[in-house]
Amino acid sequence: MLPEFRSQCPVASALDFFGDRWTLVVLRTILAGRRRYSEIAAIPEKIATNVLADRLERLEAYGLISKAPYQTNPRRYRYSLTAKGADVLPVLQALAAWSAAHVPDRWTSPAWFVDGRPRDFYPAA
Amino acid sequence: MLPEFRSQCPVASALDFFGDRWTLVVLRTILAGRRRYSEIAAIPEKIATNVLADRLERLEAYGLISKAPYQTNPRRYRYSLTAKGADVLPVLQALAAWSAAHVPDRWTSPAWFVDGRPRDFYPAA
DNA sequence: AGACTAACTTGCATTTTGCAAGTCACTAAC
DNA sequence: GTTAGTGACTTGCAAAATGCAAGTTAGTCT
Repeated sequence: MLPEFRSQCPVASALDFFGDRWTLVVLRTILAGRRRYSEIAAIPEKIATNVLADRLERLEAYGLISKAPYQTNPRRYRYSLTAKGADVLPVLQALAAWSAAHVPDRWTSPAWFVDGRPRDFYPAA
Repeated sequence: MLPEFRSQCPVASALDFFGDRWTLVVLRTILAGRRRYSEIAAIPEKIATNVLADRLERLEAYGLISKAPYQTNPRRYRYSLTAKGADVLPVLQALAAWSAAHVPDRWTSPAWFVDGRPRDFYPAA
């Protein structure tokens, strides 16, 4: 499943996936190692739970993350990045670098984030 | 003038500037050399004119673009990138690279875009 | 039985977006 | 010298997305 594309421009098309206030924040959070719904819901940015549920559903539908049950009774899930999702890392790094250069008083990115490569963030297929 | 920040995370903060469907599309368009309102309004993605006017106003308020009159009677404007706006180039390149790798049938990015550096896109200060 | 937790869903108000049309200041054509 | 056109917007209104609080379901813990 794919979004509706406004054009075939690769920049605009990527924004048809990520062009909203929350999708990349959720991806950043999973990349940072939070895998359970409640852990993701607890981010400092205070995402509304209906928005989080919607973004997780869309990210899974688009193939950027996958969801696996980690227990039964009751069934609970763990989210993780696919290769397609981990490949968003350079976008996140570029965003963070821009903020570091142009927005005062931001948190310093950890080395694992700055120097990381997509392959480091998804389990070997 | 700055947006309201949801947190001090550099990724989330960049998205407080760019996290919507249109801001980066407008920036891409100006970077590609379209400088007048009507030229920007004519992009294939069909941006609504109220949204375009709003994004230009915000981008100027945030210091990413500047607006200079290029004629009087009637007064008309030319938009161009500031250093802060041109520094968004790596974000656009990362988005385009992601699409090239993961979305079928996108347009191929021109070499000036793929190999460009921010300094190439704003008039020497 | 009663309290708690994880993972969501529902309802409703506010905000943002999309779409069409209108405005204002000129310029050029008939 | 009315009519048509262009550039840069603004306005009005419907539709979609977001924010906030509360509710639900299926369990576990004491």
